[in-house]
Amino acid sequence: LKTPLKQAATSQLILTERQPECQPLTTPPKPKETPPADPWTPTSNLKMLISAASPEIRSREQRRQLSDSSSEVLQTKHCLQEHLLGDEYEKSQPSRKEKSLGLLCHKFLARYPDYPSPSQKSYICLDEVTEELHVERRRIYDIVNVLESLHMVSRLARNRYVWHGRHNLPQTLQALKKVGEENKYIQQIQMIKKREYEHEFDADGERNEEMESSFGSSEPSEMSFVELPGVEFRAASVNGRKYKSLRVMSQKFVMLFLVSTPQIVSLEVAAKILIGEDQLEDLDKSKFKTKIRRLYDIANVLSSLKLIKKVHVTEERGRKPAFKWTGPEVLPNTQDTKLEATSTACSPPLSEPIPSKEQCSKALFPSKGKQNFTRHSSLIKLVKSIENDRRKIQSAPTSPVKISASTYQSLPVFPNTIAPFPAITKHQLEGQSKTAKEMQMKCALSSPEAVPKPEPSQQPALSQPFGACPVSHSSVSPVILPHPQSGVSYAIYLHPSQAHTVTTYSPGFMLQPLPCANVTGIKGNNSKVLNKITTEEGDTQRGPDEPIKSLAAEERPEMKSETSSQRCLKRSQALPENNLIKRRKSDEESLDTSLTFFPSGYLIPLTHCTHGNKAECSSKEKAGVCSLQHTAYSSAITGVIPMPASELKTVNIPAFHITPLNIMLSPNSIAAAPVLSNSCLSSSSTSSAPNPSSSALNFMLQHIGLIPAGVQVPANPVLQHVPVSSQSENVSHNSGSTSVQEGKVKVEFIFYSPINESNFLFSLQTSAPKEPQEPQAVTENFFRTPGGPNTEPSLCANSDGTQRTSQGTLYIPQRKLEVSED
DNA sequence: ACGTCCCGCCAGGGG
DNA sequence: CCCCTGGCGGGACGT
Repeated sequence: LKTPLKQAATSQLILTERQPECQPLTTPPKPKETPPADPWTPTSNLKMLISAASPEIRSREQRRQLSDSSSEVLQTKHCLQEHLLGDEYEKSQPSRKEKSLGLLCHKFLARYPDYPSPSQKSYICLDEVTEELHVERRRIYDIVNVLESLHMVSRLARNRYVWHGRHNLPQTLQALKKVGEENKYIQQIQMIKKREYEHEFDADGERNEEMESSFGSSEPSEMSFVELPGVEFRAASVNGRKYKSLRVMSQKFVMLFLVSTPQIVSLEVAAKILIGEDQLEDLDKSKFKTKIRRLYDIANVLSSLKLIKKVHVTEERGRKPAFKWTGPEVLPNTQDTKLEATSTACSPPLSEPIPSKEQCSKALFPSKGKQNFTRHSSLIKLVKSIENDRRKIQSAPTSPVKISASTYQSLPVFPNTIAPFPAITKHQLEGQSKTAKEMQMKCALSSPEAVPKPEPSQQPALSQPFGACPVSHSSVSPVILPHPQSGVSYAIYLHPSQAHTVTTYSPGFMLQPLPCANVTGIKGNNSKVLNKITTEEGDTQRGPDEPIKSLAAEERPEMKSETSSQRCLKRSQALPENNLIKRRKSDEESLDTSLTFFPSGYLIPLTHCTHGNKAECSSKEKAGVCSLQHTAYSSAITGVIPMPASELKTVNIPAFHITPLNIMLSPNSIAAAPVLSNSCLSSSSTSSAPNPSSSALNFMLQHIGLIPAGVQVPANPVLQHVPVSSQSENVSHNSGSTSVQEGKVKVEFIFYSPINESNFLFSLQTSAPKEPQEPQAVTENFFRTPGGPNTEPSLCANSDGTQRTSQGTLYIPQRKLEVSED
């Protein structure tokens, strides 16, 4: 069947010509009715009315306009009807735009108050609505479904809904944000972007197939509808989570906004993520198209709600449609803690219609059940994602990945389906969460800037185009501002597997998992991309990625039989590439066996506490942050820290404390990175090898790929020159710097990670006794971006408030992202 | 030509 | 069984 045809060709002309003589309003000539169907009824006034409104007017307070101009429009309509004859009639039919879902939605919304008084509930009768708005029922469903996803309405029964207005919006958004974070959407987005690059530079889809297949495996997930306590789906049976696609989709779409920074989401990315989520694999074109279509539907009503607006992001690829969040900022969920045990009591009420009371709803919001559940869910997903990684790495038929259907089965967010969760893991999570929260708060206190601004698009950083070579502009180097009170530098180590880690369980906070910040992991896949990016034209130096691939393939079989110790040994000798793979493998293993919580990155401070009382330092550290230590520690041992056994020994891990540290990044990128800190090296590293710091440093440099595996950076006292390999495969551009002062050595690197399209800075520093003041100066000099647009200083994070930890802001400039309104 | 997205068929399921 | 719901995708419209 075809959409009723319409001779638009001439209508344009006629319209423009006629308009002058028509009423003040640019109403398109009103048709009488040629098409047999859809006769005009008295109730079509509204419709006409809207149609009549000029675009500008429309875009404004429609509601008022509606009532005001209605009579006027009515006249217009009649007038037109009289004057037009069949032919012209037809041509003047309300244009497509005038029938848009967005407009319809406006009309719909105009019928109800944004904030209905709690006392008098307004009900929605679909029949009435359809009649009054004169639209097909079908359309109303589209609107209502989206509204439902925001809990602005909820269904009572057939044909019947309750109107909540925007009362629930804050909670809903908060919830959605949280779930979004737990779904690791940020990573998924990064992943997609990364893949985009790979495609882009993939000469000619030589291996597109391959990539395609590996792509879809992003995140099989269930169709879960995020509910709010008190706003659950009533009408019992309606809960059969079957017809919720649009709702769910809408929610997820919103999540994407809430989770990403800046809050701009392109349709393409959204579609891909949403597809990747349910239907694993099969990234077929039509499905994509359909998804996009739906997304438009949703976007339209979200736009009407003024939650988003359309923009265009311009990448080197071209202009892409996208939407920008214009809704309210979602505040941190300050009461995220009370999600205690009761893993059993996880079947909360979706039963009783909690006596509305908005307050009630609010108070209940951080419901345990849901919390627990989502955590669980996210962990499972974590595992899944790791699985996926493995698949990607071992992308050969030789290693068929067996995915138990049950594992991948739906994990609805409904509280009543929560599965029991291992107590230990849970505790760990609790600790983690709490700690993170604490730090978060301090963070927020000390630097308000850390909080993403409402209008990210206004940021200068955005307007700083990086062109093809993102990092080569010194003016946009990442910035790390040292913590005022401490001069300790930290090295940031990011591990591939950690890219997929969910580090934050208090989504209320701005903390987010470090976005796909795997440094080493990009080696194989992205070198090419990098080259392309930096080279810009011609001269596509072959990336080392073929070799790596084959290597990976060969490696596969043996990995399986290896013991972990063997692996460790090998690791220390193997090439970085090997390490990469094995590391991943071992990481996976550790995950497989236990749902250990993994941090997304590590900061490795290479100096002591700078200022005085170490006692206090360490004690505080223990008291404040150690709730997590065990967790993280074990993680590290089990493989998150890909350190060969030998090195582990050398570095004297036991002397290390692992504490979480939040690094607040600019609004463009926020991360939480636990810290591996040797709290008081001097006192503890008695038995260890010569210089732990140098070991660590070497380890890191190698790992990062800044120096070859074999090479060792000379240890103390003087680190003259670090062999910074500028052709390093995984670093498109980096600047290195070393400084020596009084036995203190500091090495700093800035490199660019194509994965998250951002710069990172590494700062390594060997132990430096009592000399707190100097380092600061150095650090600052190095890091400060001279008047750069995005030098806006801010942030840092210290969990225990001591000065033990240095803090800084990592500015990750957004690359080549231009947003243009419309 | 491509971005938008309206339109309405029709399956599934509730009452 | 009727009718409400809502997935879905053709193809029209807009630029």
